[in-house]
Amino acid sequence: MPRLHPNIVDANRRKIERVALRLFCAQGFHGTSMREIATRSHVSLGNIYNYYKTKDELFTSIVNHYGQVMNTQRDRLLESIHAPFERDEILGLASRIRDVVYRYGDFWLLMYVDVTEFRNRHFEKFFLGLADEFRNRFRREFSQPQLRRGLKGLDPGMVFAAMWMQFFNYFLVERLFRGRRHFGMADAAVVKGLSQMYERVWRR
Amino acid sequence: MPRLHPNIVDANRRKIERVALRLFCAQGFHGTSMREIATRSHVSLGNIYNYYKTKDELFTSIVNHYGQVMNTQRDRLLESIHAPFERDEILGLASRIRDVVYRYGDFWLLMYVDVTEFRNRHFEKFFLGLADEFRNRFRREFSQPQLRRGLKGLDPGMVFAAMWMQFFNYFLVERLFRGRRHFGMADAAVVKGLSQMYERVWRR
DNA sequence: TCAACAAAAATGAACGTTTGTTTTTTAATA
DNA sequence: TATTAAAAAACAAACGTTCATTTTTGTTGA
Repeated sequence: MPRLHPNIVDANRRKIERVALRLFCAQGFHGTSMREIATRSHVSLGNIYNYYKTKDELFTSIVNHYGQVMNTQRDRLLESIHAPFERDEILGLASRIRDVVYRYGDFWLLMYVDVTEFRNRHFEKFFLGLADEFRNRFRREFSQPQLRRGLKGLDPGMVFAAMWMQFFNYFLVERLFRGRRHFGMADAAVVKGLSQMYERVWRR
Repeated sequence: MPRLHPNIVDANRRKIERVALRLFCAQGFHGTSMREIATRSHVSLGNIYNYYKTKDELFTSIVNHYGQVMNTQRDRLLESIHAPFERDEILGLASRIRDVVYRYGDFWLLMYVDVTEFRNRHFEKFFLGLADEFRNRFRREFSQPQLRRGLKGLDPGMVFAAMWMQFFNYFLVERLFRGRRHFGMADAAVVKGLSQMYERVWRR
């Protein structure tokens, strides 16, 4: 009984999803036709329906697949941090976030597609409990006496979340909104400045 | 020669655009049909084309109209600030940004629609020169000796832009991404914490 | 070793809707 | 009644999906 080798099935799905992701991000879900996905991925229109029951299922599959990739990236990023409030590590955090935003820019665009065409149905989970995960992961680092003294009552989890979101948002605006230099200075200067700023919140 | 009174024409346009804005935000540009806009605004399909040549023109008209409203809001917001780095004014800034995000949430969603379906064609201008406008408007405030001493070389324009974007981004995530309490604490606590943080950047 | 076979995969035409827009018809008004 | 506004009907194109058909492919029997 002839059956496609699982590796080939996976490869075909990846090929379709890669093309579909690009198109969904550039022209939205409803603005992208199955015909265009078929043509550009060199898979016949009918055959796509052997891999996905509906267009919605194709979208969901992309979100889930890339969602796993992004979770892995986030974990790796967090694991590389050992002193979350030292200037050098803040610089490193910024640089890694920049990488993630620029390398996986399409994924973040897909998030906007989800917000505007699906009321954030698929992506809601990505924001839930973000700060709490920070607090959990850096419990030890956040409770160091020197840091707590410097923060003078400021919640370290909140400060870290602020830092994290700030860098993400900065690069997302630069990348996705073409807000070239929206801080009025080069990326490197912004990163340097913000790193100084966040270090100064607790250290003088 | 009977001709509609300009006020009535304007009222009709507003009626159409209000409905279209809501629909574009909830299901995207391509996901919204002219028929649905017609039905919900109680204007016949054919008649909409007496007001707008094409669907694209309707979209553009909405962006321009609400863009003016948002620019006015931003100007009023900035005019209310006299000491940009005092804790009380930072709290006020946060509260006003919150208002703008919650009252005009649809407008920001439209920005995401524009990014994902028009490559940010209509909204690009909204980010250009943002920080430079801050620097211009607060030239006097930013050059106060006490502040400059406290900032120790940090660019006040950058710090203010960071603050501005931070509050906007925080409330946008809360409002549009349903990231309920994504900092792991209530809005009021976040605002209080961030205000303390930004004051502490320059004042001890 | 290799044609014959059966099952799966791939294809593209076809289907019924829905789309944006245009054209035609009707209603309203100075 | 002349002119515009509003409504309704009509149009071609495009949509997501289905389906009949062809091609491919691993196995089998000689």
